[in-house]
Amino acid sequence: MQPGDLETRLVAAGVELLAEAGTDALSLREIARRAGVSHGAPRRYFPTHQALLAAIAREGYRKLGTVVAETIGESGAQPRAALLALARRYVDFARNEPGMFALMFRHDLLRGNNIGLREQSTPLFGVLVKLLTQARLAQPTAGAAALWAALHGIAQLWHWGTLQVVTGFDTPEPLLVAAVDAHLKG
Amino acid sequence: MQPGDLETRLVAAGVELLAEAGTDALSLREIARRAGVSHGAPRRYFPTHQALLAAIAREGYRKLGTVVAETIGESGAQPRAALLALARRYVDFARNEPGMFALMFRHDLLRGNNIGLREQSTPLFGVLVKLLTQARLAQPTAGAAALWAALHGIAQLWHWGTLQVVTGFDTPEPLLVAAVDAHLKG
DNA sequence: GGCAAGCGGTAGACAGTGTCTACGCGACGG
DNA sequence: CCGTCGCGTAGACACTGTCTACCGCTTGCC
Repeated sequence: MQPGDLETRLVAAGVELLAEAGTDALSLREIARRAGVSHGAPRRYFPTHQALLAAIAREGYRKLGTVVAETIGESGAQPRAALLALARRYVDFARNEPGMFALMFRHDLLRGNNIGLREQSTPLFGVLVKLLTQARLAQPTAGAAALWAALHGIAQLWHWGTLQVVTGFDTPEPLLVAAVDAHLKG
Repeated sequence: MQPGDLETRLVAAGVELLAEAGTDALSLREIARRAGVSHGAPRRYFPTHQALLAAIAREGYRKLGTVVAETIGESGAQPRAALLALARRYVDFARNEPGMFALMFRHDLLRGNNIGLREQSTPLFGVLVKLLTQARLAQPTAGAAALWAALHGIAQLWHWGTLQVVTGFDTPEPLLVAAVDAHLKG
């Protein structure tokens, strides 16, 4: 048996498989095969297939969280520049890890609190609120939520190709600028 | 055999089933059972399960299109009022038909052009562009795309409960106002 | 009128899935 | 030495999507 307990090995195998073959390939049995165990083994650690998927998605939230933290660290205190950098990273994440991005926002995983959604997303949201407060926004909470939703919507619709189709643009940059500037002027 | 050819009956059965039991229940065989035919019958009209799902999703786009058209008809020529009405309808659609909303934006259905995405979404987008042009926006195309993405993001994240968790709000209204006003001032 | 052809649906097979259950092996404590 | 128990195996079950062979019924044609 290889190093590491099976629980973490299963999640790691899932992340690998997700990156290589996409969401559809993430069957319970295939993950188990990747980890070198029988199809019944995951049940010891994850009561259901969805629970395993949720654990894999949680890994994505962790990664996105560190990306955000890095971005905030790199970019200066200028709210606009920081927000734009953040927006680009968000869209890049969706593009570079499409499978993970799709998995992270599957509604059926979010119901119940399979993922510690509150724990995972609150700090990210806090960063936005802080930046908008620095920009002296009247209602930073509503603004931050709206901006987050806007960035998420751009990432998702761009990822699907919808926005390319309707706008004819070949980069999401103008949309990011429009979204950030719009919310900063609110 | 009941009225209507099997193709439309299958789609109708799918829409029903989707509303009653959600996305997961939309198996090929269950839809066929609902329509009163054997599991092999759908194959005559839809080469694959995904094709049938895409046809069902297309029905959702049609419905959303008519809702948008109605909203524009009802509300006056005031861009802000019209946009807010539109935003509320969009979020309401996501809340009232969660299964359909989830199906419509499943990325695996969007790849390839299973759904006539361009045909379905371009008119909706055109409405937004027109309203923003009326509001004398500098770059109506980018603004309309960003606003659409924002509304979609709010509808989706609200639907999942994410925004309730981080903001503590119990209605998406402040977010809609923030999004619309922000993009109007751009 | 008889008959071939083909449309539209049935039925069974096949590999694969998630979940459940019974079993087994190996280490560890008494 | 033996029981216990954690951890993984292996098989069964119902169900899925796809493929293929079949079959009845209508339709067109000579």
